[in-house]
Amino acid sequence: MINIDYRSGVAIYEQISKGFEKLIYCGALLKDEKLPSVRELSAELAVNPNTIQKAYSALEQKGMTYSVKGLGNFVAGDTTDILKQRYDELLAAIKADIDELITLGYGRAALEKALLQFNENRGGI
Amino acid sequence: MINIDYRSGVAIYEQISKGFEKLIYCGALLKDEKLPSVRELSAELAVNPNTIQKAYSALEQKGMTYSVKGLGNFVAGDTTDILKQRYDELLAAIKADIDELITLGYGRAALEKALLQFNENRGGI
Amino acid sequence: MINIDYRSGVAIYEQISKGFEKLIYCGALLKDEKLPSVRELSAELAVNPNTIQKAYSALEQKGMTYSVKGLGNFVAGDTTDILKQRYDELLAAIKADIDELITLGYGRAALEKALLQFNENRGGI
Amino acid sequence: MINIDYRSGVAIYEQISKGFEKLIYCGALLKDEKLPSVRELSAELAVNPNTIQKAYSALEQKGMTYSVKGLGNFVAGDTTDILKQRYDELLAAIKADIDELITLGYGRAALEKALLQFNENRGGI
DNA sequence: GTGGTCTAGACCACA
DNA sequence: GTGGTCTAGACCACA
Repeated sequence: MINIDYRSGVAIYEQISKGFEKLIYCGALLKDEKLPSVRELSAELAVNPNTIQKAYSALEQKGMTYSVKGLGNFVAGDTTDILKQRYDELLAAIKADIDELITLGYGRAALEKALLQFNENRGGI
Repeated sequence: MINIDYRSGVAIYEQISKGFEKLIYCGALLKDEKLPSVRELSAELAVNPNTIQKAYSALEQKGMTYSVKGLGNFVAGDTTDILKQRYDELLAAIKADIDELITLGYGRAALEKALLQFNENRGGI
Repeated sequence: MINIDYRSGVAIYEQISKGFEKLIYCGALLKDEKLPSVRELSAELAVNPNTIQKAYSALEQKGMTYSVKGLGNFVAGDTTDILKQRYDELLAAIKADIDELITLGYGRAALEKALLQFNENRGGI
Repeated sequence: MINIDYRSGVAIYEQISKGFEKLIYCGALLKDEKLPSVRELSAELAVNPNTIQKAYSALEQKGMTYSVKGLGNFVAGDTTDILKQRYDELLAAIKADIDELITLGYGRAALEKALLQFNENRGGI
């Protein structure tokens, strides 16, 4: 479900929380669905329980999950709200990068061409 | 010349090296131009000389500057090469974000409209 | 495990990183094997932790190790790749020396004889 | 006559002394021939006189030149002795590299082939 | 416990 | 003056 790359330099707890974020964004985990328990995931990933706990706290603090004592952690809110929030993040990031490109003298025409190409042909998974 | 935000969570040495990178990208510092000496910048920014040293080492290691003992640190390479490298970084980042947007179901038409708008009206500095 | 010569003029951090490089080259340290912790090695070698840190950073930057916060430093990559790289370095060095010898008028016949002798009878450790 | 590369990381005084060593080795400067005066070379290379002085001191200390107060610096000794010394240095370096290659498991047959090839076809200047 | 960053300050080689 | 290395020791995030 979630892969950890120890060499990436990214903190393990962050790789875990980001991993769940993506699962929620893409609909693999739905509203009120239960996340694996801390112990369970700790065993499965061979990761310190403190680290799992920290990942879950980060998710909760971001409003993507909620926790119920004695029951576990669950996916929060409407997926649509969460999605909208992620859309805004990504668009803002793209805008910032475009601004920098233009500031550095990258041609508008070439940029427009590149952007439309990105939109047409996706190279991703 | 360079502003440090102690609250940002970003390491000081990294803020400094990134700051110089931007000055080089935008042409404010040209090839073979001298950077402030370690002690000079240390005094100006009220930052420990070791931290400046670390920032300069990072720049040198990235190939953006070179150092000559007894003389100082200098901007390396042709600015055009460095710029090209930065263009590629930014375009790759944009592409990755666009890919994720589409994966998350963001409409291609809406995206195209947003992208073109970013390209037309810049909001940045 | 690693010996430091304070009189050699070579920076301590470099002696340490080179020492680990050799241990990795010769297979004494295998892929994903843990290096001693910064504090541990600092105590063992009676060297400041910062200096150990610098040696480890150099190794990581060279791609020979990777670090995980809270866990430690580990040997990276396939040993075979690293070995290949070292072979190339050594062969290039030999080639450069041979070129200089010939430029300086050292006889090809005598050189050939010497080279083959080196290859037959090893004097090293 | 002598080129200085400020980016090489090698100390300037060392580039200068090595430069003269090569000129002496290859016979461009003969026994008792005069080297440029400190001031002269300082002006020509746009290098601090202290640095030239240090380069000349290094040459003298190595026995490759001698200085006469009021007259200047001159090439010392028989070129043959100097050459012989250099031959020995280079051969020792090659031997050390070959030893390491074999220790690291590089095949003797492949090595022999490579060495003979280096001797036959020079790629240098 | 483990790595990463930072300060304060010393000392050295080099120009 | 200029960069490079090192010690001593503190503090933080992470596991």
